[in-house]
Amino acid sequence: MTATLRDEIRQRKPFRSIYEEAALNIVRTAALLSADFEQIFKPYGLTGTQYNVLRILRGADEAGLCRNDVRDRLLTRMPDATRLLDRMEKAGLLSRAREQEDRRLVTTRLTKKGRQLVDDLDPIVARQHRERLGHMSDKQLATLNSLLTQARHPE
Amino acid sequence: MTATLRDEIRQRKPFRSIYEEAALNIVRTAALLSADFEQIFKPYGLTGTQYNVLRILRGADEAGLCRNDVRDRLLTRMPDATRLLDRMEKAGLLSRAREQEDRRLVTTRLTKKGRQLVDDLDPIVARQHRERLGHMSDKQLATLNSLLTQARHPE
DNA sequence: TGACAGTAGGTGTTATGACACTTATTATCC
DNA sequence: GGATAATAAGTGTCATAACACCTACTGTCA
Repeated sequence: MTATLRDEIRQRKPFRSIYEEAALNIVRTAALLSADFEQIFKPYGLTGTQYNVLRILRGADEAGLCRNDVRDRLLTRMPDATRLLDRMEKAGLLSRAREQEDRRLVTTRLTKKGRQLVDDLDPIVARQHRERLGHMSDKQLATLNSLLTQARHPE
Repeated sequence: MTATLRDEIRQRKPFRSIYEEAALNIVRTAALLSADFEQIFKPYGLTGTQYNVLRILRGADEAGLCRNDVRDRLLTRMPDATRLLDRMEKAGLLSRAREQEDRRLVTTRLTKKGRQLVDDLDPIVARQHRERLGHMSDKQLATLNSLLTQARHPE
């Protein structure tokens, strides 16, 4: 057995390219952050996606949003937005109403309970963000944000 | 209605802090990268997680790994590693064997077919990484990697 | 004005993930 | 050396996600 092969077995070569290293780094970091937030939301019976829906609908306020608008604003692809909203409606967090002008549309709005919940979560979420990333300087975070934005927009 | 409130409704304030901006940026970028790879793996009947298992087991080579070791090396938390491996075993990608010395352990190894598949995917995966992040310089990617690593390790 | 495409929403079914619990085997400690 | 804890794996069950398909409504244009 050659030394090279032995090394290959003992410690698997972690990255093949700096691109791959970056991609894995991004995904791993996101997984860590997401897992933290899932834990935070669990006591409130929310998943991370559901919390995002609350945030999105709060942003739309009284005007509300139709299903596809909610879906398209989510961070992750969500092909089954209907039943996601079904569950949240059942939990009393949002209401849905068929539009009269265009009867294809169903507008979704936060209920008072939903609004209250997302408001209540604000300080908890903010604290978690600070705890997770507060050890980094503003300059570092700005650089990180700039690089990530660039990563998402190849031109 | 005050101007502030109107703005609030029209365009939801995207970030409350630079921490939050960074966190959302990371998660959003990861979602984009992951979705791309899911698409790449789909024609091969693989999910992203399954591909990661293939990579992990290739790294372990003949020695193989027990279930918990595989699980702990995955990028995302995976509480149901047994059935994940079940499916891959059924697909002929890996084999499992109860150890004789410690009969609690079941060692998992790639089959020839599994090894072949992950090897075949190497150039495709590498190309995808280049296409996604090739517009960024080595220096930028190195900075990004450094910042992400730092983000994951608060001290 | 009536066929037809396009759009919004929803449903049925299967696969996967999450969570609590169980079994089998080994290590520990009196 | 035997009770007990610890470790590894697996199972039962329910919730969620993914995918293809269906229905209702609107706009367009011959």
